[in-house]
Amino acid sequence: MAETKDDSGPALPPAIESAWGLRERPPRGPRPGLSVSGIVDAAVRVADADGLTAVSMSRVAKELGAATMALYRHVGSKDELLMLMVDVGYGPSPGPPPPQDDWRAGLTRWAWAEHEALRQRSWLLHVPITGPPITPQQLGWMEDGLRCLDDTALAEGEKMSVLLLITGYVRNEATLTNQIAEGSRAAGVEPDEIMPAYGRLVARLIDPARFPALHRVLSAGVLNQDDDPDDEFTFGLDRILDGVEALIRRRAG
Amino acid sequence: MAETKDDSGPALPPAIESAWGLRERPPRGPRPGLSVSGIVDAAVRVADADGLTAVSMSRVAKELGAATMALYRHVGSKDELLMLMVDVGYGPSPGPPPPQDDWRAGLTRWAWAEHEALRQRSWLLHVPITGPPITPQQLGWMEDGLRCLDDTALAEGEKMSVLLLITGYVRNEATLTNQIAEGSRAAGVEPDEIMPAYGRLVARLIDPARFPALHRVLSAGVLNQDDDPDDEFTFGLDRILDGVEALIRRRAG
DNA sequence: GCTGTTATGCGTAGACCATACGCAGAACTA
DNA sequence: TAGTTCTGCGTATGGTCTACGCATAACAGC
Repeated sequence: MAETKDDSGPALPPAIESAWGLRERPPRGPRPGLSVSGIVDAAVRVADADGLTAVSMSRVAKELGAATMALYRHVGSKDELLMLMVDVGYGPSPGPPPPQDDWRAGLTRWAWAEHEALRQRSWLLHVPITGPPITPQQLGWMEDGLRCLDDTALAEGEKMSVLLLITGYVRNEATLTNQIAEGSRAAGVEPDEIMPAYGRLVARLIDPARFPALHRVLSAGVLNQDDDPDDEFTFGLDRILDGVEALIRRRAG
Repeated sequence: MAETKDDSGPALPPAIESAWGLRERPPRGPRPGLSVSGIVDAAVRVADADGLTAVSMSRVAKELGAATMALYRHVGSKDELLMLMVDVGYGPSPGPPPPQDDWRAGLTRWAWAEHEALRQRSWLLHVPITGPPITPQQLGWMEDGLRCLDDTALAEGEKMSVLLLITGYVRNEATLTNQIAEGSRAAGVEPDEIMPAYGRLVARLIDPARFPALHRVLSAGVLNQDDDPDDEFTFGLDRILDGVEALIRRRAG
């Protein structure tokens, strides 16, 4: 039963508990100069400035004017710090859907909100995900997404599956877009030149007889035209929502 | 134009060229005791046995009875080795669709083939992707996927978008499934107990007044029933294909 | 005010990691 | 046989995370 709140659940790391506001400072001992949220904010500042690879324990400590090992009093491991970074990195959830929105408008808004969060903080895409979300804001996002489906006839499990489908799509699309941006920066090429260059490379490598369909795509100049990345995002999202719509219609009828 | 094969394209790393069979051994110098494919195979053996984190240059060298730095004569960097590992890790593409299959049956088969490859080699999910595919077998997978859409009225660019949509979905779904498996192994819990445990944890954390929709999902016991992961995979795939079908119908009509 | 308890900050050190650089020797060409 | 070129690898550098233990600061009870 979900109602029974027993204290003896799976162990939650202390740093995560403090993110939920469940931890009060013990009366004994020196006043902490560092705090979990201060450490996480510093780590986010480093990631914003120099990317996720720059986030090392020593670098974060330097940002705070503290010693490397001081951080380990507050976070159990680097992975724990990363999990908390993701929580504040996504920022607050977009809020429940406006009452006049139907499920489709609501989920579209929700997907675009995540899209925007990932665009602003592309390092979020590089954090290896180790498990289902357990931090406050992450669950807030999930809540807001579920609410969009409140008025549909989907089963609860189906609502969750639909959300996973969409959030997975948003994440994947953002990853691909980001790879192009990072690739062009690494190669020192203009961003709108990298896909054409990729197309030329593949055209040079493949034998048209063995790769006819791929050759046809390249010949059509698919990779040459630099269309708006937002159009690509909208395309996939609409396909998925079309599929969801078919299901909702079936369940309603 | 995709037809023009000019030699002066973007620089391809030597190890990738040898994967395409474009490199012959220079006549001078001692006979190489190591080869690119031998190194990649050894790295794949290590990853199969002990996971991707165990793949270090020294570990791979030990596997071959060679010195660490010997590898760098054949691969330019660890990232390059990883890219080649992915190429052989996926294995050969599933082949063109049987003639009697329509596009939907073909893409379903294609998606399941990738699903199966990722299930057998879950370390593939942990390799950070740095760019679009340029290795032989990767492009073979793309070719086979494109062929499934040969008989549809989709534009070439739309075919590619559909493929990216599906492969992204397969990857995402495999990642989630794999997280459960790895999480349960790390926590020493039975795999079918980890989602219920997660459900109890979230139920303990959230306030039903602030998270009503999420609370409803938990109360419905969505996380308690351990349904077949394949059903979850089929659910999302069918939603996406339903959406693609709607588009194909529109283009055909 | 004094003492004991407890939590904090942090210094040291260990075990890894990728990889830049340069040298010894092998195998070919002329 | 001399010269060239490529392979293998030893050394060394600078980075990573983090286990462990010590000094110190702040409170609780007397």
